Amino acid sequence: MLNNLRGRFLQFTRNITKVRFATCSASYTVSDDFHEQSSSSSVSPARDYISAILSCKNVLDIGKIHAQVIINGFLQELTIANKLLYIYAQYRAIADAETLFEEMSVKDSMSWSVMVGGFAKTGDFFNCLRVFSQIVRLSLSLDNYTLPIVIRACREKKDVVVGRLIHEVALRSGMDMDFYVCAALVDMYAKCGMIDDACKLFDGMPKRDLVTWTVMIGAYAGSGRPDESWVLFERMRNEGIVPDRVAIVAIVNACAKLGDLHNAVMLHDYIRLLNVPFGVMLGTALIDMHAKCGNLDAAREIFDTMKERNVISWSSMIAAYGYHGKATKALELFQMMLDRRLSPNDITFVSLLNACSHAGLVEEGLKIFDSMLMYGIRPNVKHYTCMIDLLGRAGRLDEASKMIETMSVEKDETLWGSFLGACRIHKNVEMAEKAAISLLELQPQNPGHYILLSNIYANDGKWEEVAKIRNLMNQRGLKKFPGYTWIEADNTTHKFKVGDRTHPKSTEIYESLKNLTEKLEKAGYVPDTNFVLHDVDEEVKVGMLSLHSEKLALAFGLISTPEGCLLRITKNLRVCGDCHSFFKFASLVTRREVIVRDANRFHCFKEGSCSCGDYW
DNA sequence: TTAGGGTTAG
Repeated sequence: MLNNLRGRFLQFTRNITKVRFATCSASYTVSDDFHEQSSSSSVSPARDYISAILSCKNVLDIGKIHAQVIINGFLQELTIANKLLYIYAQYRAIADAETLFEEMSVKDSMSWSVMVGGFAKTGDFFNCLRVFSQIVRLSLSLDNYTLPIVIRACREKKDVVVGRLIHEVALRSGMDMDFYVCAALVDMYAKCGMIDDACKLFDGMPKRDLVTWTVMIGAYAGSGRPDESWVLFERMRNEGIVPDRVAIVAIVNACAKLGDLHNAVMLHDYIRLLNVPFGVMLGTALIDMHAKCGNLDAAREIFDTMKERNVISWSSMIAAYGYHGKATKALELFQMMLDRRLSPNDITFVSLLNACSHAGLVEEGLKIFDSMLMYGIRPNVKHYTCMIDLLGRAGRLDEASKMIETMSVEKDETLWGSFLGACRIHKNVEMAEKAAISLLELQPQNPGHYILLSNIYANDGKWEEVAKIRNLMNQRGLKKFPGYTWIEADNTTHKFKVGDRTHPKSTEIYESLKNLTEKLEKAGYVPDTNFVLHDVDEEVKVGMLSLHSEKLALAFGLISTPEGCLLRITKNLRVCGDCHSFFKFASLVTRREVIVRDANRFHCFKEGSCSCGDYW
């Protein structure tokens, strides 16, 4: 391996008789007659070499000492050679370290460990794991410095298979309960999405620090279990650990995913109490949290008061306007961003296109899409998906279909899903079938796609086809995602599923729903049975609709809160069309404002209409 | 000789 070290070494050895180390660099003092001096005084030369190595200021300095070590025959002195290896690794001169490693005829586990760390430092995780596997093969001793490094390498490569093998090695060497090893394992499992493995280890740890708590809080939020993040955050505080800014960002993010305004307000008060300064990240996380919990004004207030903002802060605020149906505001903000000479990124455009889509601003969306290259952003599948959604919802199915045919980017299931959704809205069975075939090929295990297609057939009265889909789902062992609705009342969250009778106030809820429905029908509400996917009598269909979880939550909200009080409701799926109409009438008849967050966006029902303009 | 955790869309 003739690398630059060799070059430096040869050049140096040519001059070695002429130049003394001390004159080469002011920072170290080992001279070429150092060996003679030290042997005559019978003091170990290791300490002097090591202090010389540690005082190196650059790789050239290290190379010179390296040459000196070779010339004076000290390369087999492990403490010296290992220190040289270590300093090369510190300076990320991994090729030089490798050369030295090959030159060493005597190596110990430290030499190997340093190489593992060196490769990890330069981001070469492949070689990092390769060297580690040799350590295991040679049965060299393992320590709590090397294991966390290789565990982190697995995290970076998202390789949980190798990660598990290393966990096994740690177990066998009795290192699995070491604090550093265990913390690294928790992090690795968490980042690889193996939340239950992470949790099991985390619970078994003899002690936990703030970083490990933060990893777990973030991991729960990232795997769709933000409620558990909240529980963990409370547990952490009960153990007397005070969160820092990073931990706060993690819980704010979890709270945004939870969508619960009560929690959001409580958390924000707590942050004020801690007096944590808002950096860009925390400020942005707070914008996102307030917006996703339905308080757009609070989000904008934070945005306006932030001393420093980055492209993510702007994109978050633009996105917030988008899913609240305020596309004009989103576009205004985008213009402000451009005026301040800030460069948008690919996500800014996804947010903008989405905003247009939610508001039906087709022409504006097309213009933005066409302008992307001007900002150096090449449209990816996400941007195309927004466009399919935008054109499809607006009924321009032919244009959407043409765009799908001509696009050069690889199509994914979300793109086909958007197209299928548009076909459903505009009742185009033929195009829907085409989309469904592609979709079911890409994602045969997602029950949502089958339901959507079955919905389209049901709408068209094709009950035989509906039955076929149902059979196919049964054959493949797929079940519909259960729909749930949550509502806050008395500082508690109440959860309902379709036809739920488990709530303690169930009788009153059904009574309230019955009275409400009667009032709404007098006001003109007619149940839309197109949203029932079963081939049953109209009367039965009406009965099925009346039990939807969002209606139960609304009925409960009305009897549990004072008159005129705003209701906040969250649904895990998209709100059904019939419920949407029901809520509009309810907002008029009961004179209540109802904010519903569904899987797609916010709907603010007020005085008989919805902020989405029936466009969702 | 110990490191590591956090923000935007879909």
